[in-house]
Amino acid sequence: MEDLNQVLQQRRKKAGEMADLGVELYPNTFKPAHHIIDILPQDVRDDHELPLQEGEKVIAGRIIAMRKFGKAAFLQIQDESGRGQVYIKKSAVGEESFKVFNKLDIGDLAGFHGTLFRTQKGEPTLHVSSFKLITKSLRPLPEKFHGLTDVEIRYRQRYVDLIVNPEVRETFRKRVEIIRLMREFLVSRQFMEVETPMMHPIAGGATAKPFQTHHNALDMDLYLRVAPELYLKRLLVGGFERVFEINRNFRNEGLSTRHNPEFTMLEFYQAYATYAELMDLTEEMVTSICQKVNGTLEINFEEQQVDLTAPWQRFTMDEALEQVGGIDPAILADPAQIMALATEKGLQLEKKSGPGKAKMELFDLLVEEKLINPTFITAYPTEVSPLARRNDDNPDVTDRFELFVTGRELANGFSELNDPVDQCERLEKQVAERGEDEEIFPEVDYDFVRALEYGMPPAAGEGIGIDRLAMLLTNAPSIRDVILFPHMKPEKG
RNA sequence: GGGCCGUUAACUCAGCUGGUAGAGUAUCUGACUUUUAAUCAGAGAGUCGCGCGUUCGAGCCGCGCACGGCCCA
Repeated sequence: MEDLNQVLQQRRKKAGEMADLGVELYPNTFKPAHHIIDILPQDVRDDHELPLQEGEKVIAGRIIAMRKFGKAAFLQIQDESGRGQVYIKKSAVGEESFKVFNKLDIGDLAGFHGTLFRTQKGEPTLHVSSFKLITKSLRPLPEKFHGLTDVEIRYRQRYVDLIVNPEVRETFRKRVEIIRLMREFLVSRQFMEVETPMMHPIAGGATAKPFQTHHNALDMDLYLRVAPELYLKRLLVGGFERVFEINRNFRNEGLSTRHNPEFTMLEFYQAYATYAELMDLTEEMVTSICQKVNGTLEINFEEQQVDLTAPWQRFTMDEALEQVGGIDPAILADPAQIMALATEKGLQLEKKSGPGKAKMELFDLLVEEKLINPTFITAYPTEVSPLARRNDDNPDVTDRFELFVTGRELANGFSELNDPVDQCERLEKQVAERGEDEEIFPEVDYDFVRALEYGMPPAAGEGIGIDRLAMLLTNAPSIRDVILFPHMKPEKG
């Protein structure tokens, strides 16, 4: 505490002086009766003719600016609803009280009683009759004009970011609203929200590096889930026909503007539905959410203009490679030529990879980033879709789609494979072909196979990345802008 | 993991060819009873991310490390 800088020392000194004046620094007795937005709303502020509400008003909030004039002062107060102005003068609150007022700092939480009036410039203002310190702040807020812009501090000390950057609060309100609307949409369609384990004995449901942990009493290793898929499907076996889960997945991989080690996914499964129906559902869900959250389906995402108006473009994988990627259809039809093309493009394919994997790599390279407006890609190679149902007419591809917007994958869905024998073979094949990456722990979930043996109804399921959807709808360039407390390395090494 | 960039007062940023630290805001003191980034006068405030090196001398040059950003894998 000896090395506190000057500003922090001043704050502590003032706090002590207030205590000496008999002021309680952290009381919990003040009850605000109004939100600032309700008594000082924007339309009243804009129209100087509109009448103000009568009677005594009681607000509480953080002091974010002070303009003092000796015997009077204007304060800018911020509560959850917004910002508003209060006016305090010595003659109105009394000498003793004004002494306390002069010890208040920017950043303190305080409560105010008063009545509304308009200043000479027309700004609606609370004329304070009495006030009370609610919480003393011992740290100064960032400078008022530029605010807090250092992204490292913004992420590490999100609380400060939220105090001083209103648009950040707005982004997270939108995120919460997106999730609320998503729930509402699914519940209204008779989906049931469920919770499945976050700790898995087998890291299944997706190919990703898991976080490992250990249960001491049971002396067993566990993995934080990389996907809830295999548990949600068990529920279909159990007889729940429409289930969804909105929760965190964990992947022990690199960080980027699009990846956080823990991220939020919606996964949902609908019995007797096909992937084609889920594409329709996705269109309807995302457009309705966007319309409600943003009031429009036009999005400016970074430099790009995106139009979410349905229907969305649909391509098969081969169509996309041909029409967007510019690959000759004759090459696409010939596995050997596809492999050769991938090599020619400099793609590093593992020995066991086949033409399906090669197509995926070519898609990532040549097509993905060009899909700006929402686009469904269908007919994914069976080779890269271990949990998806084969197409009835062409067993080399699956009844699967992925949704791309602004060059990013937003959703992945498919008609579910419910043939236990086929499923078991594919999982075993997948395990057999892995092994080069020691950070992936390949194991077949035989209990899942057993569940399928009891019979899972035909179904379709889908996952939607909530963080990426929130990025799209709030025009956030980094996933860290839509996660309240993104992962950071420790401050001191 | 690789490349590039950044880290200077609480915040936002300057800092020349290497010569020993600057501004605005915030803070403190004084003036001021309708301000709007209030104004006016004055003052204090720094481990220049950390370490090592080069040099008579390093915020600045070199090497290493930490954290962060962007791009790539």
